[in-house]
Amino acid sequence: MATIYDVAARAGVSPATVSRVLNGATVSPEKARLVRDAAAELHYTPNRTARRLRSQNSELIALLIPDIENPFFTALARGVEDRAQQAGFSVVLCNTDDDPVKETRYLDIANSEDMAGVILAPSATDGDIRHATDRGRPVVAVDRKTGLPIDSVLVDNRVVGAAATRALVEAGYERIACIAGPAAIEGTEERSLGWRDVVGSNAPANYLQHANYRVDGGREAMLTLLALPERPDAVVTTNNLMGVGALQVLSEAGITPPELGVAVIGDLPFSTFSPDAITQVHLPARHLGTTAATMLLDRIAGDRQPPRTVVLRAELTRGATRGAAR
Amino acid sequence: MATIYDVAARAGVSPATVSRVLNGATVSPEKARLVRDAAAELHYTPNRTARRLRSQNSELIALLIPDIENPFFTALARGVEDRAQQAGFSVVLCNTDDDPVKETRYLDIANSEDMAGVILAPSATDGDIRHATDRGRPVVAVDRKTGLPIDSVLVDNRVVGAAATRALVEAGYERIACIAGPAAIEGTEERSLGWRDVVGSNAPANYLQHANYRVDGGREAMLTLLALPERPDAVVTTNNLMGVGALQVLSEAGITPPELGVAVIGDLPFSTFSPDAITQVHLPARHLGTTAATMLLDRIAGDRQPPRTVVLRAELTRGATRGAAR
DNA sequence: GTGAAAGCGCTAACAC
DNA sequence: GTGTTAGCGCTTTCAC
Repeated sequence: MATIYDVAARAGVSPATVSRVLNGATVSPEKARLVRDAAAELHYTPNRTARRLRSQNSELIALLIPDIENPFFTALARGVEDRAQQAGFSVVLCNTDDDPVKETRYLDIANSEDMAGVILAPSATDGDIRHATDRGRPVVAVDRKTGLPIDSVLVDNRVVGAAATRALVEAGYERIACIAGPAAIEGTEERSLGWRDVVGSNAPANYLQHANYRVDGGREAMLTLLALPERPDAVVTTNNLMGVGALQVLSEAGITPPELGVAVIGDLPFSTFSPDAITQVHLPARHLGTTAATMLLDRIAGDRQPPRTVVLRAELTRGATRGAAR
Repeated sequence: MATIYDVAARAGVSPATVSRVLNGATVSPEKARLVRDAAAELHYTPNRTARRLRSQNSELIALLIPDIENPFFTALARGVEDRAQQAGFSVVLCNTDDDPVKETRYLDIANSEDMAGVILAPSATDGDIRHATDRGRPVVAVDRKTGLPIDSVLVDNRVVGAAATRALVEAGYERIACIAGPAAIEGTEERSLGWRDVVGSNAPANYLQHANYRVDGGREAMLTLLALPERPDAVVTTNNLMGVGALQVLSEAGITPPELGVAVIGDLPFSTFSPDAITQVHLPARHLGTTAATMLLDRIAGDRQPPRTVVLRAELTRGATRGAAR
């Protein structure tokens, strides 16, 4: 690998001048050309490691998400990447599995790699995030709240949960259950509170099922609901994958919406049928990503205003009404 | 941030000794303890940038995939990550969009970041891969062939294409079309050759449709096929997302397999119905990832044997036969 | 076994 | 506008 000294020697200038050319400082045109030619001839690529050691920062953004196999998060990642790319930053994707240990590890890595900033969908405790913020590294929370005074970009989960439930009520359903995610995850709690806001406190306790946030969780919960003595006539799932699981179970049981009402918070990924019968709350996944990236880039650029919270709107598409002809 | 000098001072030893303790060289037990205590008290985290600049390598693996929103590639990424994690390596995920320019850029970054190695699903030309291999950086190709003498882990695409097609023949279909990906992408070509092996050369030319590798590509191609004067009675799609698109169009047209036979190469992600009627070739996405990671880690560890090519098996699940009762 | 010192490739003062 | 020089934090000879 050619170094800056090789380029300097070939161009007949000092390494400092080469550095200046590369970083856009003022250099006389002819020397600049000399340097550029030499660099091209030697296929010179600046060593980012050395640059970073010296300048204590890099054009790297860490994005910590709980599940890379969930299309909601990959769409979000896409948003972050698009925005970062425009600004000349690269994105490092890290899978936390909602495991605070992994999350902490990646946060430490972000530090010891001198990354420019971190965007994360926080798993559980806030303590670990301090690993990053305490060292002055910009951190933006996305999709989930934290107790910390940092920038966040969110959806109003309670409103979303209520809207999904209300759509079912308006479609004529009366016994509406809720499949919620793990109680530990912020957001899922909020969404089921929204459901509660609409169904009221007299809904049976077992109409609220907690499950993991994946397809199998949705399956299990739906099976439980179907086995209930007073079976619900509709269900809200608080994320996309649990919605998939619930629909799978219904399909296997020969039940087709709107025979039983289904509202999904999130988009049904890659559905191979037209989900007209199903109410979907389309979460702005990609937009969450671009917004978070924009906020982070602002901070990296030196923005010092107090922490902001941006709440993005979700859009609802209504499913069929109860008992509608199919 | 505490440095190695701070730790050394606190422990009353030289920085060299601290480094030795951290890297497992032989140090007297008492000094080792002193160092460890000091490091803990100072919350010392080694600076990876400095370490890398000095030692010219890192515990970072770059994984270049064409589409982070395709579940096939995220499953593959999962495999890589699991294996890398075990070995103490971190994975940097990069989205190439099948764009050779982006691919080259990331390859350059892998170099200038002194990454330990690269795993990639190559987009188009081989020339760019040289950017990495020429500098002695280990590179493993996954899912797609290259013309270069490097490790690869693949599926036998021609065999897979033929198997999917043969399953449709055996299910009683006679006019089998093929929705193939972009001609430029290796693998897609192979899969359609496998289709050709089975349908023979007298299949109508317009039964082979090229489309982009995404859902909308599958939709377009399926629409074209349905509009054909001699409409096919079955279709093979050469990847998962195009399969989703094709099924969407069929569903909208009121056509349900096995009325028209469908074979998908890849898994139908998150299907909300039981896809019994559909033939699927289950590609070992995750296993491709773990295998590629294992090979790369071997190389990083100094393995110098000639380039290997590993071919993984795919498993086929048969759909319903033509005209089967539903 | 341990310390002193050089140096990885770059940037940023500081002189000129 | 340009060159000289120090130093980012670490690892690794080389002596002892």
